[in-house]
Amino acid sequence: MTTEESTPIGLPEAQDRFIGLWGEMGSAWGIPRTMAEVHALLYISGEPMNTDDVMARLRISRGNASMTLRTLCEWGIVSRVHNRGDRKEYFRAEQDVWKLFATIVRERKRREFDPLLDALRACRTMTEQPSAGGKRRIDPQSADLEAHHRRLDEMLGLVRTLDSLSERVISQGGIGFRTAAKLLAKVS
Amino acid sequence: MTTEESTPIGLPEAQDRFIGLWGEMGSAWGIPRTMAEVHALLYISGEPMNTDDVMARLRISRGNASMTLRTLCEWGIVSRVHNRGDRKEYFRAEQDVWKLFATIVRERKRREFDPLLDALRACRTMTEQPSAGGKRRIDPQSADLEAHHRRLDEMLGLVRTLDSLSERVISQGGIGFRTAAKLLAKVS
DNA sequence: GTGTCTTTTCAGAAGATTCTGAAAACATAG
DNA sequence: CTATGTTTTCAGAATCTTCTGAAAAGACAC
Repeated sequence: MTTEESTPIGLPEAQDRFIGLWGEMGSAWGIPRTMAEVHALLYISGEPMNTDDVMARLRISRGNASMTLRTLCEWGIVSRVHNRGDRKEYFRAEQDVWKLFATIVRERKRREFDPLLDALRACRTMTEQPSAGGKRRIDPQSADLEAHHRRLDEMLGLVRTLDSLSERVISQGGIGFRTAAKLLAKVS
Repeated sequence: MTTEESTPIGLPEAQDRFIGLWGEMGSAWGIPRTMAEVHALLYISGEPMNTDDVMARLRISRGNASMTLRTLCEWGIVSRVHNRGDRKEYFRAEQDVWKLFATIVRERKRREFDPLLDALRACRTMTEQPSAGGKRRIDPQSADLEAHHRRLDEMLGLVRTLDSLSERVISQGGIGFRTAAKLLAKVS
């Protein structure tokens, strides 16, 4: 064992490890593993990479790399970079983790919470009695229906809370979240 | 159109709608659709059901129902109920949505955040120089390594915050969350 | 013990998701 | 315009996840 070996484990290996972890994490949360891995690679390497770099490093196909990078750009956590005198397109990951988190929350709120909220409200409306005139009818099944409505309302309350909570998180580009986290830490 | 049709859309249809929404939601968040659906059924119907009830209502196999119900019990959001004089086992979903949420957060923290945190720390350690004696060596690659460490540390900070945040959410069986949500709402 | 009812298990089937690769489209230079 | 380099697309392949169903195990009564 020579003393010349300065680093027992190299940087690329450590990067790979991180990429693997991030990929695992992603797939547990409903994000395609490769997409999380591409993001992790761009984040941990710090500098912009082009499609071929990504393909080579992660051993994925051109099509996959292209689609995945495009999706990451659409999410807003990766941006396209152009270099003068180079026709290739480069991609850089957002380096501020708080902004990253805020962006992810924003997207998931938009894609999942908001539609769910609408759908739940519609679901609630489905079974509401059309209150005909001033006549309040006593429905024999009203006990079940009432209980059903109560359950739906409780769930709506939870989802609404989460939705408005995420609103806070994403405001001011994530700065709000740092503050909120600190604030929460004080509540014992 | 007769006025005798008191409910334009019946309760079972509304339940199905809710079950569908919940299943959709689940699969977007990395939870098997059927598992979310079984939970939704138990929640929205309110009363305990046995395996055959669930199988019939959701048109799933016995094996699937058995495994799914077991997993839901392991998660702690469904509990087993026994009725005197009936050998069948019944299952009831937690009816307090805040407790439900707290339980889900607890499980995901335990299964995903905590291990991720450990792994990230290990990843950070991988590339740390074994500070040999008092001799501080100037590594030519130290700039890259430092940047790498900085990025890992930032990510660790984010994950650590989320982890301790979830700690707050799950404390006191979810009561902490209601309070926290209210508190957050005040921060504009 | 045997008989009956219920639950669990898991190998293979079915289904859903993700990935590849080659062709088409696009872009720029000359 | 053609030639060259780059990106996108998408049908089919590969892979991964989830589900089924039948057999085994378990539980209780008698």
